[in-house]
Amino acid sequence: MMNSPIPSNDNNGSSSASALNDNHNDSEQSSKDSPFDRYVNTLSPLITKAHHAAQGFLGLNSPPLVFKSPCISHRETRLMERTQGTQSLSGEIYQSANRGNSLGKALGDSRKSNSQQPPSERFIAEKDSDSRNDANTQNYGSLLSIDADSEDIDQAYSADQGVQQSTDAAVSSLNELNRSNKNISKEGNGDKNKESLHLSEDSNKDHQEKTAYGQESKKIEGEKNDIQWDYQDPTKLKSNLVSSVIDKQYCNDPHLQDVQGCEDYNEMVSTSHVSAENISQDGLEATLKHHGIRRRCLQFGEAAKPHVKLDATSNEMKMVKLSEHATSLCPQRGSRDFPLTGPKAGTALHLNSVINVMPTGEAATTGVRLPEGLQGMKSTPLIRLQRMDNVKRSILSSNPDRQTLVDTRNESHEVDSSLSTDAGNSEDFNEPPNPRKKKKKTSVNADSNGCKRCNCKKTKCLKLYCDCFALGIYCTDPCACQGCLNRPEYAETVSETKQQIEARNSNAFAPKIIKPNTDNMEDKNLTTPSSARHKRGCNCKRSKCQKKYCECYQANVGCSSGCRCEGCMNVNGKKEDYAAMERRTLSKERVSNIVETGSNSTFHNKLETVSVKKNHDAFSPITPSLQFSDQGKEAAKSRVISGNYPPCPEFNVSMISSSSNYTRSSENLHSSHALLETNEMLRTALYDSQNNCNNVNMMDQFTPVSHPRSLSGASSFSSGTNEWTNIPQSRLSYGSIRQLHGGSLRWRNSPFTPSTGVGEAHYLECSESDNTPFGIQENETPDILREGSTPMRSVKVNSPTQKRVSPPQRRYHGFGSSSSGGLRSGRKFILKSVPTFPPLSPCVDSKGNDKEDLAQ
DNA sequence: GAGTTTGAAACT
DNA sequence: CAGTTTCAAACTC
Repeated sequence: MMNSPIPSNDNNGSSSASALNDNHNDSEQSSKDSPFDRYVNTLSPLITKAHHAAQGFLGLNSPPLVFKSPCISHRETRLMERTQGTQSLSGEIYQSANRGNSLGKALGDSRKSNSQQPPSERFIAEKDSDSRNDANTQNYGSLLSIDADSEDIDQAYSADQGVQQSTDAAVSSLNELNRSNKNISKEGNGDKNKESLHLSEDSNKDHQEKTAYGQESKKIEGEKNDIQWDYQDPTKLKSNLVSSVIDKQYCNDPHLQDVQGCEDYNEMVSTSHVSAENISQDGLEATLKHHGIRRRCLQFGEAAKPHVKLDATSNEMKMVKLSEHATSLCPQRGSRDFPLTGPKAGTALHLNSVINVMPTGEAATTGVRLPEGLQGMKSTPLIRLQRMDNVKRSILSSNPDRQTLVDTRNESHEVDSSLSTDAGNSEDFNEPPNPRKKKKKTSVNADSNGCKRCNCKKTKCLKLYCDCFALGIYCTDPCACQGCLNRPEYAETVSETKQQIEARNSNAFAPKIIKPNTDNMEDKNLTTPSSARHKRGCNCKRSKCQKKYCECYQANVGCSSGCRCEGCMNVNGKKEDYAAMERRTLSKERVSNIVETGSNSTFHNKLETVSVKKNHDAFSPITPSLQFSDQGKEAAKSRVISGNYPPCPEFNVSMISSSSNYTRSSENLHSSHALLETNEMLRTALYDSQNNCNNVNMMDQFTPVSHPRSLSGASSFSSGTNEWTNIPQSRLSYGSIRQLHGGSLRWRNSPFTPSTGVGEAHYLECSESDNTPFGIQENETPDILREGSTPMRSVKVNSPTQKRVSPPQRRYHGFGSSSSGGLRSGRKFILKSVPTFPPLSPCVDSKGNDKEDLAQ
């Protein structure tokens, strides 16, 4: 009987499986036949739980905690699970089962805790798993749906079975699998869906039956549980990458090397992979993300409270959205720095904390990786990071050496940031010991994780000297700062300090790098790839803008007319070149304007806009999207690459990510590079969100649908315009980047893609800006935003509108920079966008404002 | 890892 | 606003 089930795994498995179950479950069978009451009495506690325990995503370290924790999440989980459909779960379950067995075996060998489990059963389970491994993946695929019942999951979560669950789950999973095989074989190779359903129906029964197993094998040590959980999570998350990475990790992990399931696991992973794709395709990725996030939060028992709360509360959505990017990226921090619930919620700090979770570097990583996600699985990247983190953590949890754990984390992140390919990641993940890389990056401002970190000694991280503070994020463990006050504990102080600084310089926390979002849906191809510039420009004297001393260079942007650098040799674009470009742009714009002269119609405006963009395009050669380039060395590469890409600015940003392929192949995209940009992006997004919008809005940026601006009210069009144009630009561009992760495609495709119109407008309008090189009114934007988040007001105050009226050509700032001339082009841009999407978004206001301005 | 260089931020 | 000082990152050895 032990033998039979396994070998026959294919289709014969039915008989064998049934036999197997029968043998062990005679009593169970009877129970099965018996009335439901008896059933419940006997098995109830473990029934569903056991099964789901396997999922255990939460507390990697402390299973019990996990279970106990948030009932809150249960609901979500349920929804999520259901939404996801059976496939995802099935894959997970299956893996868990398999894995659990293997792991259990491995662990069990060294531990007697397993003794409780009847040897025969154990053997069977193991055997089963083995056989399964040999079995066809396809079979697994069919099996994937087996455990999909969300109810069970929920129950499992809610259940307080604790540690035992996981073990039980593993066993039960195996049993279940067997059963499922049986069922499948019975039904034949018919429709998978059908099979799935069938299996699902039986799943409950199976669970109950399994319970017997579970009960018997309840006692397994926490570590085992942890491990199971860990690797289950990734599966559950369904990220292809994750699975692969994890798989490798497991295989490589010393603790797990014994596990026989490595290879098997791979297969399983592949299977799950399929399911995951399906899910994502269904547009459920969001859900998945959410789910993943939630779990992640829960994982950290210590810090779990806030997270849980967030998830559970109405803020959940907000948080989730933010956390999607941030949290996932820097999990370790999340626990501590996720004080979203803090009093300052909605303020910069609040967001900061969020971002803190995702250290800037992370963001960079995200940006880079996201593209991949788009290509394949959107949500994957995020999940991947956190899962990896979790996995490693869990694995190492047993390891007393804390340091190791940290290192591991870093490494995993590092890997991600480096965009190591799935294949290439293996090494990285092996690393438990691989301090070199870390150390290597130690000197860098961003740690291997890509997390921004500082080394402040005298400023207590409360001055802009501190990168963390400047980015609006809290310092975290990776920071080597001394006497740091930029921590959640001192949120008040931080806030006050920030206010002071802002009082001095409204733009202090505004994004330094502005990406002219020339990207227009229609005109994407016409836009310049590397239009991003440093707001204030650099002031390099000796570095020639060829070193990171130069902020422009550091941000991978070219110098602009706003720079006061001497002997600029910025590989991303020399100041001189920029000036030339501007000139050209202006001239072309003039021409176009002349052609249009006299026409106020929107249509004309559109044309003009187009022409302007074309002009931009013309510039592109001059200023290739260097952002993309990692560093000076790679700048050349980047340029070349950039040439292949559409010139739109958004694209530039995304390029990082989109270039992921390139990066991978050529190993380029440096995490550091990405970090920088990401940091900026984060900064922008953060800043915008902080100033303009509530937390939700932040995400909204990425999702054009709901717009914060609408909230602000349409009091004044002009103001709206200004607001929109100024801040949003960066926001948009960055937002777009992010969207790449989450499916920015929508955004671009969206009828009213704010990107172009807004971005352009931004430049043009901003042109008035004082010194701002790009005509981006740094000051304006921040002020406005700062003022109250009601940009309109600020706009009024600044009322750049009139100034804007002047045609951009006059000004030297090519992109809309010219304050004087900006108006014209700016107007046009605005108008252009107006027609497309009036009612949908806040943009409308801005647009409307523009109109008014024009009228005026 | 220590020391130097650099340029932004802060200060006057 | 300009000049100076302070600071921390970037860089070099």
